[in-house]
Formats: sequence, C-alpha cells, structure tokens
Amino acid sequence: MSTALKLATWNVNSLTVRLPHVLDWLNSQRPDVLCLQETKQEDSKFPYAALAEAGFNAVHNGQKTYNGVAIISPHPIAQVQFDIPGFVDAQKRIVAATIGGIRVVSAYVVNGQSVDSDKYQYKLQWLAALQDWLAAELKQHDRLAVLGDYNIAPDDTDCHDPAAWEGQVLVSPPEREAFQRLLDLGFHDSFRLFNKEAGQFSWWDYRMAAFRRNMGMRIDHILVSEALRSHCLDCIIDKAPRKLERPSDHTPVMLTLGI
DNA sequence: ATGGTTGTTAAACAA
Repeated sequence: MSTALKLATWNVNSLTVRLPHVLDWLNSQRPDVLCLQETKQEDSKFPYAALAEAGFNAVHNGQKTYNGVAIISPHPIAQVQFDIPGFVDAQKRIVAATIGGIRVVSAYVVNGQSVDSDKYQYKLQWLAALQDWLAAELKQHDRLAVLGDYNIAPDDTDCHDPAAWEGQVLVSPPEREAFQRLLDLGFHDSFRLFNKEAGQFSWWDYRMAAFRRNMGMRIDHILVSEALRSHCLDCIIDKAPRKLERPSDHTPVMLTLGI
C-alpha cells in the first residue's frame, strides 16, 4: 500500500502581498509540503494563524524587506534547521526540516545580479557552502529533497533565448557547473525525470509581457536524493497562479512521490 | 529600443 506525497516550491515575491494566492493554492492542491522563498517579512509578520486556520503548520526563517524562506505542511515539522551551518550569512535563505520521514530543504539561492558584481561572487561562495552542507545532510538523510529558487537555468532548454542570455547571470557556466556539482552529490532534477521539452519555465520577468510571450526561465527546482528517485511519480509546473491578478513572477513546481 | 515591472520603503535597491 503506498501513499502519494506532494512536495512543492514557490517563490512568492512577498508573502504579505501573495498570502491570498498561497492560501487558495494550499486549499486547492493540499500539498504535503510547500516551500516558500522571498517571504520578505520578519518572523513576527509571518501568517502562522491564517495557515493554522487552513490546517497547516509552518516554520519560517525571515527578515525584513529581502529573502526569507518557509516550509508549510499539514504534518508535524521536526528537526528544524535555520541557515547553512558554519556559513556566516546575514541573509535568510535556508530552512530545513524533517516531515514524514523525508528531509526537506527550502532554499533561496542568491540571484547574483550580474556576473561582474560582488553579488555574483557571493552567489558562487554561497553555492559552494550549500554543496558542502548538502553532502553532509545526505550522509544523515537518505530521503532528502532540496526545493527552491536556485536562480540557475541548468540547460539552454531552460532558457527562452539562450543566445541573448549567453554568459549572463542565471545561465553563466560557473553557476551551471555549481548546479552540476549538486547533481554530482547524487541528486536528480525531478522535473527532468518526466519532461524533456524545452520552453518549460517557472519564472517570467514582470516586464515586456514576458509571461504572455513565454519569455521565461526554469530556475525553480526540486532536487531529490537517489533514495527518493524511484519514488517520483510526477513533477509539474503549475502555471495557473502566474495568470492571476497581481501574481508572483514565479509559479509553483510540484513533485508527487509514491512512498 | 540598453527599454520595461513589481515590491519594499520612502530615493533607491533588488529581482
């Protein structure tokens, strides 16, 4: 007898603004795990009560104005970890927890702004720290899923116009190599287990009617450990929330596991 | 066309 578990990730670009969308989505999809990024609020502002009303527990690692990550689940949330251990970072980009025997990480990878920026160097350093930490996590947790906004389009098929973006942040070779090093730890890009088509995106810039023209990137990912790979049943990008009034610029990605 | 939009917070900064 097996149970279906639904694990999702969504960069909401301000939970203050997007809470109605998130509550509607939680109520319609009833995921077992929803990881959020860019909540952009201090923990004192996080809507624990509204989520509890809908039947969900939550843990949040937030800060004012920027960043902020959360894990939401109807199940008990245990062994909560904030930030990357041993990596000094003023920015709130990681929360991890164990839910239903699965180790779950909600990650908001640094954007990097442009390849000649100090923020890009921070991005590469941050990714190196993430890799070291995930290597250690894998040793403790066979069933590990790392969900989030990676701010990396792993392949040219994940970018609407590879020629125009060549060498830029989100697609530059050093970032893609960092992403590959995560896969080399033993992770799988769960979306690509099911869908090899180009033009499947999770983020579209607000400008230039990019969503309508499908000028996007696939930068939100659900990486799963080897032990979870054979349990993956489906992974989809749900474009419906991106079509709503006042949407986030990202839309949810959701993995279904048969456990 | 080196543009455009959104969010936070009050003129930029980040994405």
